[in-house]
Amino acid sequence: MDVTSTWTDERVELLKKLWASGKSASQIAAQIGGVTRNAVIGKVHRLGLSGRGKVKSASTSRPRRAKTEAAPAQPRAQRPIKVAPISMVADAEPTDVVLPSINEVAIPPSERVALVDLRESMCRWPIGDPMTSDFGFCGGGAVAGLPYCAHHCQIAYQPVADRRRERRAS
DNA sequence: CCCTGATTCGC
DNA sequence: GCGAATCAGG
Repeated sequence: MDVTSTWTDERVELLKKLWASGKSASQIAAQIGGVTRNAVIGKVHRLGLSGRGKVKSASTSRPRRAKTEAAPAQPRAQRPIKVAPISMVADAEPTDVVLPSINEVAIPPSERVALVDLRESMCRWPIGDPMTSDFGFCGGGAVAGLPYCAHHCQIAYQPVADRRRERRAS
């Protein structure tokens, strides 16, 4: 089950959306989950939408570095963090409760909608495990331009709750 | 010091 | 194709 280890359409969609929204790679990675900012950036490059024309460092010459693999460099740990936000349906995050109305309360099975019954204007918020029979979607009225309903949008597109800090975008 | 994106390279 | 490592700049 590599649902959380592969770039699916939905993930790429979200990636594109967030990237186009001006979000930083780290933030996108943090939201999508399971991927580091490097993965996000790498995917972005592969998709061909690298410099969206918003990055200031455009004239930074990068004369590739000589990858001289010979010396036994000490193993360094940068970001071993890897979390799957898919589980945040039942658990927000170890951060802190900022939104008062996003307290997930487990959508009743009768509310869930099967993939075949999903419409374009319906919330495509996944509930349960994709490989389990109880898997379904929210099915609520999706916000225009977004794949989720207003309720799940708050969860999916979490605000700048604990994100490091408002970085300068100079 | 922190983070940003960009590129290269190994798997 | 994917992601870590690395670089270079702000």
